[in-house]
Amino acid sequence: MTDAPGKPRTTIVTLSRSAGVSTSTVSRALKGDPSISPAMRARIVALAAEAGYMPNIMARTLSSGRSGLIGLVLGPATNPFYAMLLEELVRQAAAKQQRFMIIHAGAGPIEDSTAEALLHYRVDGCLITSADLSSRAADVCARNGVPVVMINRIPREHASAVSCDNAEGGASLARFLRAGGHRRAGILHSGAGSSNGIERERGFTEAFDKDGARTVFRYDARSVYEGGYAAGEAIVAMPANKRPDCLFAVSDIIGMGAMDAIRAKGLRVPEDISVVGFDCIPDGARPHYAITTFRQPVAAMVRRGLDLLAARIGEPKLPDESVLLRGEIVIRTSARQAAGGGEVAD
Amino acid sequence: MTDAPGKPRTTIVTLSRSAGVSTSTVSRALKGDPSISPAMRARIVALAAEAGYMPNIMARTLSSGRSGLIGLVLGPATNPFYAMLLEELVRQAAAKQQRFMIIHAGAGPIEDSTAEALLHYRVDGCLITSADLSSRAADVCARNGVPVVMINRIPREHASAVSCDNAEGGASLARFLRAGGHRRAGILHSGAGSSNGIERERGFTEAFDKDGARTVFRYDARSVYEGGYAAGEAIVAMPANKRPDCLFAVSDIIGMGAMDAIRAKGLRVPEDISVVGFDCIPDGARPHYAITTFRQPVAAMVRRGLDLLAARIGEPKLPDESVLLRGEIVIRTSARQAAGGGEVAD
DNA sequence: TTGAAAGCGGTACCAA
DNA sequence: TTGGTACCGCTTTCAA
Repeated sequence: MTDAPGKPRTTIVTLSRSAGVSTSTVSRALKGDPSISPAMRARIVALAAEAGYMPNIMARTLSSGRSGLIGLVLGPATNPFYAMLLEELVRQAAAKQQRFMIIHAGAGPIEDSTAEALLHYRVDGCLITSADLSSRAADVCARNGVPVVMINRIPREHASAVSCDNAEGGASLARFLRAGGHRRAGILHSGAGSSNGIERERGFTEAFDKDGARTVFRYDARSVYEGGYAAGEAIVAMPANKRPDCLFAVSDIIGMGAMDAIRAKGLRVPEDISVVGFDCIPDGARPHYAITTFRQPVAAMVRRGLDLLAARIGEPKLPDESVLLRGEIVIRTSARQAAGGGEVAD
Repeated sequence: MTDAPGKPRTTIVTLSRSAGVSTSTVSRALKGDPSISPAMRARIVALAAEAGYMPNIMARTLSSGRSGLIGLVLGPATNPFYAMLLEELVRQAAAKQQRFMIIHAGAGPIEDSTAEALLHYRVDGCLITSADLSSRAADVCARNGVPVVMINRIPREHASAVSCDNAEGGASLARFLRAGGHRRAGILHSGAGSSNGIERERGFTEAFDKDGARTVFRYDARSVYEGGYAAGEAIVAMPANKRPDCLFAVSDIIGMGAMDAIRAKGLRVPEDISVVGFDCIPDGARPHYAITTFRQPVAAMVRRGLDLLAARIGEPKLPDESVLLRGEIVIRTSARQAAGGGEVAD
């Protein structure tokens, strides 16, 4: 209502006075303490609503120790997968009245002073989705007893984690390619620093390399489009009889780069080389790519991650837990499939 | 050092005791108050460092009213432009010891309770980058005297704004197309709700529609790839003699969709139809697209936005200000250019 | 069922 | 130059 510059905010004291009760009573009534009589509660709640009362979280945090703030370390947002994750994270957290303080977004490392902001603001916990295995933020949290949950990462000490079953995803894709008659795989990975990439490749290789089928090429595409593009160029430059007949990109963005390079150099996808990716980012669904991929259950991963974090915040000494969620293969047209296309396992 | 569960955090009281001085002195020393003797300051600073003291922002906020937190409303992160903005924002803010509380990320509207979190957490100010003209967050801020700066948006009442000179960008692109001999423009816009799109189109039209050259087609592509794709299909379906000979997409993402559709239907870009976009997102630089576009000076926009917000926080009654930054045309190969390619104005 | 009062960790004004 | 102290707004015993 009031708009004057010196508008006195409604506080718990204001309320207690206009209700003629103590601040304790107001505090209890507002949080639904059972020891408050229904009549009293109703009266106070009504008053609060009418006055447009909003509790000062800072004050609450100071006395209760709980801020409702969660620190967020986000990987490179320019990879659409992280953008999806971010949107889902913010949406679900808001629904639970939780907010993120964003600590980092991007590929680079985190400044020390940034990681320490986690402590300054007394975040209740921290969510880490960056693929980098090491993390200043994780260290700071560990040293200070701040619960950590990692999404899309294998766990570290002092952290729970939820991710998609990356190895099984890689294996699914491998089985699909083998069923399509492919025998010579190329793997576009993302380096030794990415736990996901490593798992995906492991699962893939275990399922692909048998009965004479094998991996004939590996390339570190650093999880960026340009890396995939360079890999594609390298492959086209190989003698035709040495080239892989299919490519497993550990993330869609890499696979898309490879597809563009292969086509730009005059080879066809999937006729000459099949390409499969991982993540199921929206861009991969475009007709131009239509990349066969493995969908991570992002919404479920976020839900589980938030739950895990909440549990850990409520009961700090719960044992670390790591959960693997099953994803699903998404078949499009970037890879040849067996005639009939029916026998896709999984 | 200590790691025990019951570790007593170092507070200003702890410090004052071990230094044998009052808490006021410690507080002053730590913030560089000139009335503290250098010797005393040095002693206290050393003590603080040794003890690993970190001030509790919540407490500071409670008494000083300043949280160092900035509310952030981000547009759809799945548009790479917003992803770029996010990364730049977080990087620059961290360098100034400012943190973002993320209020929203995505295309949808904001929940009331979410917007009110801004008040609960006593954010010092709010940064809005969503393209939507209306915004619950802006309303809440306006009603409560929270300074607002909009980046990539035209201003509203009670808000400063910084954006790229969208009209001039549109005009640049128009001049470029006209110099390349184009006479019939198609405009892929983003609807009446996007202030940027409107400005870009206005600038474009003013510079393009003269000497018989004119706009022959308009399509609402809603700022998404799919919208651009649909527009492209519609264009290809037109009789050849009615089709535009060039397309101005008010954002790259739209233009990319259009290019894919046009090519998928058998027409060539730029031979049959030229396409230009806006934003200069990384994806547009890929060889497959190589879209001619207009680069927004993102880093400068962010710097200016943060400065503006800081100023407004320090002096709440400063008049609203809106700043326009000049961008630059980025010529690639998605549009035919004049023979020689030299006379590109601007 | 309700109230009084002691913090939570700083800041800043007033004295000394 | 330093200390004393009253808050900031809310939570939470402890009593009544």
